[in-house]
Amino acid sequence: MNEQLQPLKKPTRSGKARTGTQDDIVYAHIFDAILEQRLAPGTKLSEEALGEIFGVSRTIIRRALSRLAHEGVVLLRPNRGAVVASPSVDEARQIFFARRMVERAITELAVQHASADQLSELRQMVTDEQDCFARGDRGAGIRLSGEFHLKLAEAAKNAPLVSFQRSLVSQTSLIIAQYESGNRSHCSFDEHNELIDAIAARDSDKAVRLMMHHMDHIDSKLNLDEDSASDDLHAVFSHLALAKKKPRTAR
Amino acid sequence: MNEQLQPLKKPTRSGKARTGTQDDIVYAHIFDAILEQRLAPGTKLSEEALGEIFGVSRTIIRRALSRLAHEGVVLLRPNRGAVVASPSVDEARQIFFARRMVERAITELAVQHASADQLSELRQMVTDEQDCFARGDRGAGIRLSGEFHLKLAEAAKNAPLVSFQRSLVSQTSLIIAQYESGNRSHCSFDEHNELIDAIAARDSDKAVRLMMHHMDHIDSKLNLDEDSASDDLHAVFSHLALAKKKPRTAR
DNA sequence: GATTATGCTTTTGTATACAAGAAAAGCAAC
DNA sequence: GTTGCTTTTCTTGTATACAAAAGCATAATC
Repeated sequence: MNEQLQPLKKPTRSGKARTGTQDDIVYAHIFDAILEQRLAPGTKLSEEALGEIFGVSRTIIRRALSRLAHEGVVLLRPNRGAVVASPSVDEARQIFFARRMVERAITELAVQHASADQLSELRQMVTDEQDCFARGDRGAGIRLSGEFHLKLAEAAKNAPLVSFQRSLVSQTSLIIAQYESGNRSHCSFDEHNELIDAIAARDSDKAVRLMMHHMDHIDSKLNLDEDSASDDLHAVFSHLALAKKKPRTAR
Repeated sequence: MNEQLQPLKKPTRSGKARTGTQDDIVYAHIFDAILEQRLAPGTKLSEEALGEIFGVSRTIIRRALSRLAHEGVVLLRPNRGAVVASPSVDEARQIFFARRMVERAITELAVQHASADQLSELRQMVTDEQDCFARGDRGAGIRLSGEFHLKLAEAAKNAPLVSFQRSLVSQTSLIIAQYESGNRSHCSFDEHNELIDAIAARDSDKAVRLMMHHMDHIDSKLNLDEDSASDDLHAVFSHLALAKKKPRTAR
């Protein structure tokens, strides 16, 4: 199953190092770059530039962008190219609403279906996540804490939910990256560990309660409500740059 | 905004007649063909053949198939082409579980957010659906009743839910087409009408109750539980037809 | 001096050509 | 007659070339 990767691309770095096809690689790289905030919301993603960077043709880039667009982390504007998505406050609220709903269902299902192997995988992920934050690698930490929730979805053994969760988690990471409230550690790994305990104990009520608290904590760390103005302006400006209104800012 | 369509393609027939780009057209046509059971589950979807049929290049076909695959109505096997998805009984159960969850949320949100315009659009859709079944156009009926649920999702004003619902409804239509229990009318439009009434009256509890009953009725019409064996075999056989190795069980 | 028109450049959309992989058919050996 | 391997053919994966659209700048006119 080992593919030919010698031409010019290494598979991918940390987490999911298993990918065969080229567009998976490109997809994963761009995905991680966005989630780790190395690509800011609103950034233009030129097909040719990306193709040159990754050493592949625009065909591959286009497929990767298409997948990213379907997950909501990239906005694909017809005839105008792709940009890194910059969710508005309202979009963020919609995403969080959907996530609460999905996480509740996933937690209940995981309590029923999670295997011992999956539980230990989850514990390992929390450890990794902890390491990242300890190392100060905030971006990777955000990404890993998202992957934790995705792994949990897999333990729920419901394919459509996994797929939806992937999209929601990606966008959530984008939102966290965008609306960070600064100081606090981001996805408290303690809560993740407690959650695993409750699931391992097959205590559905407790697990769901913990998950809901976890969700509360996540969006309490965002300034969606009070501080929303400033970040909303940021999103607005990224659009104004394209609108080119008055001759004010001539650039 | 009227595009050039004279080459060889008309936009699309009934419902969503508004599409500009070519791959949207191809997408919609294949989508409808699958949902109306003109394409049976397991059917191979050759890129070249489709390209010839629609008079476009494989590039367009590939994009359309990619979208369909992401929605779950088409299965994209690496290096082996695309086939119409044939959900197993277990997959069907997962989809129905997810749908119950989503429909409940959508109903609650629609009670809060549905506008008068949207409600009358919904009523119109029920009428159309009724016409289809009256005409004996079962395929179009299934599709329209799916579109009703999608429209309801739009009234809920939550973009991620709409997207997820689109995927779930598509796959549900596929399941209904595959596991039809024969005689009964398929998505009872009476239930749809009652549901609209409850939403219009902003009676959340009643609307949710009706929706859940509606879901019950839908899957009570399928032989997922008792008769599952036969239909499961059907799914298996459609794979065996392609496998054609030994007379044993190929997979 | 400002505004609009027009061509130029850049970027995306589409088609096609070529390469690689997989299924299928044919051939040989047991 | 069946089984295994080789070759052939067909389909998909990828790159590239061309066409069209959008953005940008300059210039011309009011």
